[in-house]
Amino acid sequence: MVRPSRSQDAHERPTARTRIVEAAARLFQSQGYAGTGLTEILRASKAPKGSLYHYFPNGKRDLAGEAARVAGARFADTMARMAGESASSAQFVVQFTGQLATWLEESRFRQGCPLATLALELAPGDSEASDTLEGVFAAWQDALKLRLEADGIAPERAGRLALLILSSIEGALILSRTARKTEPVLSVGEELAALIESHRGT
Amino acid sequence: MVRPSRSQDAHERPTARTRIVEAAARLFQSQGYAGTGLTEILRASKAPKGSLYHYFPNGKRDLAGEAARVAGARFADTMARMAGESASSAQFVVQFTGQLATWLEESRFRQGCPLATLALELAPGDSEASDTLEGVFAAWQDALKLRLEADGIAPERAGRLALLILSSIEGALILSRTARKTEPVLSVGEELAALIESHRGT
DNA sequence: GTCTATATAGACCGGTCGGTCTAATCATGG
DNA sequence: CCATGATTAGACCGACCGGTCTATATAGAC
Repeated sequence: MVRPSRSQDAHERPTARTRIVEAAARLFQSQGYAGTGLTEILRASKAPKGSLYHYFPNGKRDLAGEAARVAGARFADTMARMAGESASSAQFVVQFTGQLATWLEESRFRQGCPLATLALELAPGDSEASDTLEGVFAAWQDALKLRLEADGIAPERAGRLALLILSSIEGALILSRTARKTEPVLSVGEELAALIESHRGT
Repeated sequence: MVRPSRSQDAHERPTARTRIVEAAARLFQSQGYAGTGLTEILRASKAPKGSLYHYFPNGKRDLAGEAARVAGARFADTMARMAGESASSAQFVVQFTGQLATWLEESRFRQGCPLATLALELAPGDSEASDTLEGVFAAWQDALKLRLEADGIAPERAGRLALLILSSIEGALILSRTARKTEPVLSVGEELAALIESHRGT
């Protein structure tokens, strides 16, 4: 049936499925859904077209959903790790936006939010994809909310604050990419930190 | 030479150029750049392909630039009008996000920010388009900054606040579109208003 | 009128799109 | 060692892509 769990062995090459999903996530992130052809994904992942339709019988749409889930989970892991290591919510936001700025520069401003392009192109026309993306965004917001609550901020307030933080970071990533400068995302990070500080224990 | 200025006569049908740009702006906004074909734009604008390449010899890219300029200017006009009519920056932000929520619902969440999709798909690969988009974003931010300064907020602070407001509204539009709910953009509007109030006269 | 530049009209092009299909190969359990 | 299903491999398909080109209509200048 399914390939046994050897797929994670250290010395083994990732399976074709993994390579396809990784390449798709990266390419969708930088070029968008419609702007990325299956041929390009296959070339980047060194996989044949047969494998793609073996693992994703419904083709490009299913692949986009899986890519969004994987990339979203990885993003969430990074957030959770940094949230755990930081001394306060405010410090966390500054560190996180700093990390985003680094990633922007490393990719020469080609890679922003891993989900934003997919969200704009697929929602709300593709309701299944929208549900997936909505779930990932909600998970991110929840991670932020938990971190704020750990600083003593009341749940209701933390939820609204988390939404503001997530929204402003998403928007700042767009502005930074467009301007090819890290300043927007860094400035927003600092402003958010100041805002959080003013909410300590409320 | 150029068609005389009859093009604005009230009883006259808009020129093919205008129709093409309007249709392109609308379609790019909802489906993205790569996801919108020239044939679709031509069908929507009832214009022949010859006209498109007559007005935009460099084709789709030039058309996207012009569509972004036109849509961006219209957005800026709306902001300026609402800013002038509002009693305070905070009230303005609430009214503006309310208007955005209405537009989202009217389009059944298909039309968010007129520039976001173009920005994510074209920047930073197309530096000319990036420059255009960056200019429009900067104009929006400046309109916000001016409104904040009119409330007595210091220029440096107003600039950073304007960036935060613009970013968070951009991000909230993505989240609202994905979730097919107006709640994110409305909630962000209220949070921003509260934030602005806390800055009165600083 | 005639001349000239603008604008309309759409057939046509090579290339790429997402998707289908058949055949070969591989790995594993009996 | 064979049987079986998972996987790889890529030729192939019709549709559509952005872009080019030639021919025609239209309108203002003189």
